[in-house]
Amino acid sequence: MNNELQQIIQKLYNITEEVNIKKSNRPDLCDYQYDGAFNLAKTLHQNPLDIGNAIVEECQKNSVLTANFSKIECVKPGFVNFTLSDSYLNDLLNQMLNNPKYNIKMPPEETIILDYGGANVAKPLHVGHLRPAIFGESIKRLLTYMNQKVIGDVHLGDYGLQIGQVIYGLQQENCSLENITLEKLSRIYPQMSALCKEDAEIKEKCANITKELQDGNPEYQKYFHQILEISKKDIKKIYDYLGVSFDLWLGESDAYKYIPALTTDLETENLLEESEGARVIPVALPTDKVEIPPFIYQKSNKAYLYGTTDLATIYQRKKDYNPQKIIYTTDIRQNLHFTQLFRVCQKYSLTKDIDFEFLGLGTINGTDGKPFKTRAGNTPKLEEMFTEIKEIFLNNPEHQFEYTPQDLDIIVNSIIKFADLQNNYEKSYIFDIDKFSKTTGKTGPYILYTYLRTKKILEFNQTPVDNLSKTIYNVHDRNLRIKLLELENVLNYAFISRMPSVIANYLYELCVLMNAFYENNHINNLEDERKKQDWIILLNLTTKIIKDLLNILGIDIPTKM
RNA sequence: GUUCUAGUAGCUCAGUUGGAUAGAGUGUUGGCCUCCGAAGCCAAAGGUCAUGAGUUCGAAUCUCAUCUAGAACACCA
Repeated sequence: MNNELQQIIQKLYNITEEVNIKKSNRPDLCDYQYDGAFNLAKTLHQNPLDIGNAIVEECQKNSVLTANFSKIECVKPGFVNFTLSDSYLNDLLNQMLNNPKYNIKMPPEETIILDYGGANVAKPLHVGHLRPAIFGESIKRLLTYMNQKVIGDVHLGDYGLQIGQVIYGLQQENCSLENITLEKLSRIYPQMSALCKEDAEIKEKCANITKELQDGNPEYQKYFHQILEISKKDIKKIYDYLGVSFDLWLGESDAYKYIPALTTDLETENLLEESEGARVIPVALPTDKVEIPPFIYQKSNKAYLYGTTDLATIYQRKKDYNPQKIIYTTDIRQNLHFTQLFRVCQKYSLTKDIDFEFLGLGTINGTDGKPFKTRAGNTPKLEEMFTEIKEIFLNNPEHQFEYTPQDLDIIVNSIIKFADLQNNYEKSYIFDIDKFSKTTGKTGPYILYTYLRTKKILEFNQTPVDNLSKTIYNVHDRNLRIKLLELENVLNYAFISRMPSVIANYLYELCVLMNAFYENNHINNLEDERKKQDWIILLNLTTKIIKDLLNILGIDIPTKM
């Protein structure tokens, strides 16, 4: 319909204006609205109402438009309003029904490496790791659904200063290789990290251990591999629970073998400079409002850093996968690091044509608005959080079923993920365990509940192979059908803006309308066979869409809710 | 200090990039289970979109200033 309108405007005013008909925010008046008459009024120095009326008049002559819309009118200041005809609405739904992926036009395929998760070795996963995991997984599923070839890499932080710190801590306790345990690691890590902030001498020792490890010191290597083994197992367990999976389990340490070749490249391209004993790559631009410090490639003690391994990782990815895009999602506080990194890549011939994106996540705060801590003052571990939510759920006297452990885990996942993903990712949000345990209102369980009670109707009735007829039976019926038509726009917008929250919010609105339909329209005892069939087809489509969208959010469906 | 980001109902948040009467959840008040699942549905109340100017037919959305909060700012990740 954009095309038809564009032609009409061109014919009327000889102006090739880009026409964009939007979903109406006044559903009492129409389904779609065009507000371009105001802009035309300005350029043409005419009354927008006159322009709107002229457009409507021309629309009435167009056989396609009059067939598709039961009402086209111009109102008050100059809005052009369109109301879908029942038959066209159902045509569109039938197209969704009969084509793969609801007949949505997909963007062209690209190979994308998605760098998410970002867990640090030797440190148990805590709430801070929740968003990168859940959000990253959802982005992966969204991009995959939208026809992209996505390679997910956990990219463990496994070779930085923290490893030196932990090794130092283990040495101080005379801990032998075989006595290293997860508990020990999770105790030593925060201890050492605090100690290094106070004591410059110890910090230096840790830095040197890190350096020697990177240089291949066999003793430290042994410790490193043991720590990595133990830690990875634990990290995997948590990611498994969350249904977060990766195609690649690489980390900083895997990038080290590419550093020599990378260094040679950077040297021949004359990118490296000496500065205060370190080797750096300047990335400041004259247009910068604030000075961007140079990218540090190698420290003055010759050790390498996060940035170096990131760059070496890009080198490796380019050689192995040749991706069009690399997307990173981490805490938003790493913003500067990534602008530096991306600027380096723009200067470096090998990586110049890769398209980089950084999706910075807001921090999770406590109810006091400060970074989240437990009552004891610790950052809570994810595992503890899962059991707490599970307990709160089981202690709810209103729940009506016995749950299998599998169903319980699915429900806990739905609670956490829906609570997280409905937020705008770049904004910080307040983490409140009570809110995160909610099962009423705008929550994961609400969606699951809606799905299951609808699905129950379909169990009683055989699915017709037929298409929808031309009839719409009442307002609840129509509201639901109109909502289903939004799907394409929703998926596209979520894809382009990398926002699973768009999907979560749509999913909720869809379920609200589904529940209204449910309460007002009873199917099982219906005598009108055609009506019954239509509604079963409609509910089939609706539940299928709910299921697909839940899957994009990483939420499974339990047998009961 | 500089630069970003934010400030929307008591609380927690949406608001598809400038459109018509600013929306949800939660909390409060009232109504709905002889009918497919009441973790549901329906209704009421709740707002100077931080403040003040400006841009224009039209601003929560764009500009500027002020206030408040948070983040980043060279060898951490």
